[in-house]
Amino acid sequence: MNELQDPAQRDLHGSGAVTFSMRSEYGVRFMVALTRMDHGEPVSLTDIADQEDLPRAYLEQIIGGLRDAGLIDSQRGAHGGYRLARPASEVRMGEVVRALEGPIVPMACLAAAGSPCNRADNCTVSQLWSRVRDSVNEALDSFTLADLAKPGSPVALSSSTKH
Amino acid sequence: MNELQDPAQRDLHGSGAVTFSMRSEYGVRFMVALTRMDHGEPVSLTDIADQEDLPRAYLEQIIGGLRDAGLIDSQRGAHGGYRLARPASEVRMGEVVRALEGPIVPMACLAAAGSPCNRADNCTVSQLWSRVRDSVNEALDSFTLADLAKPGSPVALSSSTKH
DNA sequence: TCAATTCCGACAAAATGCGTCAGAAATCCC
DNA sequence: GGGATTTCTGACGCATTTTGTCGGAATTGA
Repeated sequence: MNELQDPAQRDLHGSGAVTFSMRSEYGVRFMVALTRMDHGEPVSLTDIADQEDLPRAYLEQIIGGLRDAGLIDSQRGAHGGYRLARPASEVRMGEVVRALEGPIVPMACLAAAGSPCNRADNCTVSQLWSRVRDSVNEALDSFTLADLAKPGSPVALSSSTKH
Repeated sequence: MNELQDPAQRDLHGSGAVTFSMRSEYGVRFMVALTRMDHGEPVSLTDIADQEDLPRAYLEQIIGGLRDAGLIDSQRGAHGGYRLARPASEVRMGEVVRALEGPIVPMACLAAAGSPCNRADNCTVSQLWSRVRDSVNEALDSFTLADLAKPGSPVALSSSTKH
């Protein structure tokens, strides 16, 4: 069922800097699958979990963030399920990932909004992490949900220029 | 000694997506400090740990990666210590961070070099993570060690003058 | 009423991060 | 040679986070 994380990359001390967790992987795949399967009636979680082979109970828990962020609408009860709250072409993937993981903060240094590092004066290092943060957000926002939902065919960027 | 990670950002389920670990924070600060303190003779770990207020024993362990990557030279014994192996202006921060953390892999999906996701056909999602990976590497490589080592003076480059 | 479905909180196992510690090996100075 | 200094290495421990599972409550349609 889960043959991910097979130990095939013992590089240095572990596995390398894995930026995002399974939470994002599952949540993004959920959104893409929902986009593809949404034809008017709500799509049930079980259908999506089966389709994408994701752990249903865990997914249930993950999705809360997407609902709270207003990215999906839910309907309870028989024949209930989920729908996209907005057209897929108007949903940036940055919104999705941030709804799942919280704000992108490459280094704890940047977490406290006001003072970077409490070492403000000579801490030029925070500029490095700031730029990484901005880059990640830009990269994520350069995709829309619609970009990922159309199968095959390398994604033709809808908004971003290139890289 | 450690007043980092004060719980000041209870956004969603935890702390947000913290991309890099203390390992990188400490390692990068070590490199910057070394650059500033390197005046010919090797600089001892204790001097740098004191200067930057880093846990010495942990730093010792972290630095191994930098040495193995050929970024610093070490000399053992009395009056030993570390030196930069190359001029600071020729060291990209991407090299430093990758030496510390291993390869930048935003999602486990991309770890196994050959097949993305073992779901190759309809997995357009991997394109998202690929672009994030490339963006992070580019952002890191856009700084040299020399950029960060010169104090004060915001680094001359584009688009980082917010808030 | 019954079945389907989302919603919610508690729980648990495993992985990871962060750091300490003790000691071995190398090097310099007297 | 001997002692002081310093890097190097592996083992260990603790706390937190991640990755789920489970049971049941609330809601809705038939």
